[in-house]
This record gives sequence, structure tokens and C-alpha cells, in this order.
Amino acid sequence: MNKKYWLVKSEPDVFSIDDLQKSLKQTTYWDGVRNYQARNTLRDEMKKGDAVLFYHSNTEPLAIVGVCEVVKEGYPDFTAFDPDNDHFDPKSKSDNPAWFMVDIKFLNKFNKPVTLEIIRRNPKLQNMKLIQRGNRLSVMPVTKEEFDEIIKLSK
DNA sequence: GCCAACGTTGGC
DNA sequence: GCCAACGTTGGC
Repeated sequence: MNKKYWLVKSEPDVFSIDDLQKSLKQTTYWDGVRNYQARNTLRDEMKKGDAVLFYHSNTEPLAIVGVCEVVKEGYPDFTAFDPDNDHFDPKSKSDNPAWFMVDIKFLNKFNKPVTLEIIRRNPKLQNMKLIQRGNRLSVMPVTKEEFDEIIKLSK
């Protein structure tokens, strides 16, 4: 089974890589994704052991800040069922869930965050979905080559 | 099924 | 805080 590579975005004010590192077992459920394309990725494509780049959005600096891994594959995002939860969605029923999530575990935090600016300037990273115009996906695929290049840049 | 209005994302 | 880009909603 070939390992795959992904990138997830998070606003550090809401949930940062440090929050992940401090979480119980350094693991969290990746809830609140309410976009169908990202939902399909979470539900169908992300597999245990896949590597995930952790990106900080809406902050300074905008950067990929570390790596985590998928430890539990797609299952219903239960926060959609709870009317008191910010991510509540009445369209999603427990017997027919609309939204899914995976569990991710902290692996490491980069000594040198790889900023959006560095990524934009790197010829090998021009095809990353992250820097494509108008990209708003919060979960997206990354190629092995892109992943390896990001790791190289983080050292 | 079209498309205008609206809400959200996220870089700047 | 602004606003471009884009997804979703809902009237028709």
C-alpha cells in the first residue's frame, strides 16, 4: 500500500500545531470540514499512515509548520449532529452522515516553517494546489515530490 | 436547471 | 478590515 500525502489548513487561533502536540496522545479528530470535495478526500482517500502537512492560515507567517499522520480513517463527523456545536449541520443525520473526519497524530514540528512565500518562489512547487488562485480547500492532496521538497526546505 | 444573492475563506 | 474567489442556497 503506497503512502499518500496531504495538506490540511488550520487557523492557529482556532487550532495550531502546538495545540495538536499538546493534545491527548498528540492526536485529534479533524472536525468541521464542510466542503464536499474535502469531505470526499477525508471519507474515501486518506488512509492510515498517510503523511499530512500542517498549514497555518490567516496568520503571520503563513506557512507549513510540521507533519502529522493519519491514524484513523474516515468516519462520521459527529460535531455535525450536535445543535450546540459550532459545526452543527441539520442536513447531516447520524444514520446518513453528510460530513466525515479522520484522526491525525502529531509527528514533528519544523525547525524552519516553510512559508507561503518560499513555496511560491520554488519552481518545484508551482503545481501545489495551495498556491493556485482562489484555492479554498482545507484538505488537499500533495505529491510525494512536493512533500519531499517541503521537508528539504524545512531543514 | 439557471443564476443572482449571499456567506465564507483566506491572502493581503 | 478589505475584497476577490468561490461554494451554496433558493426563487423562478
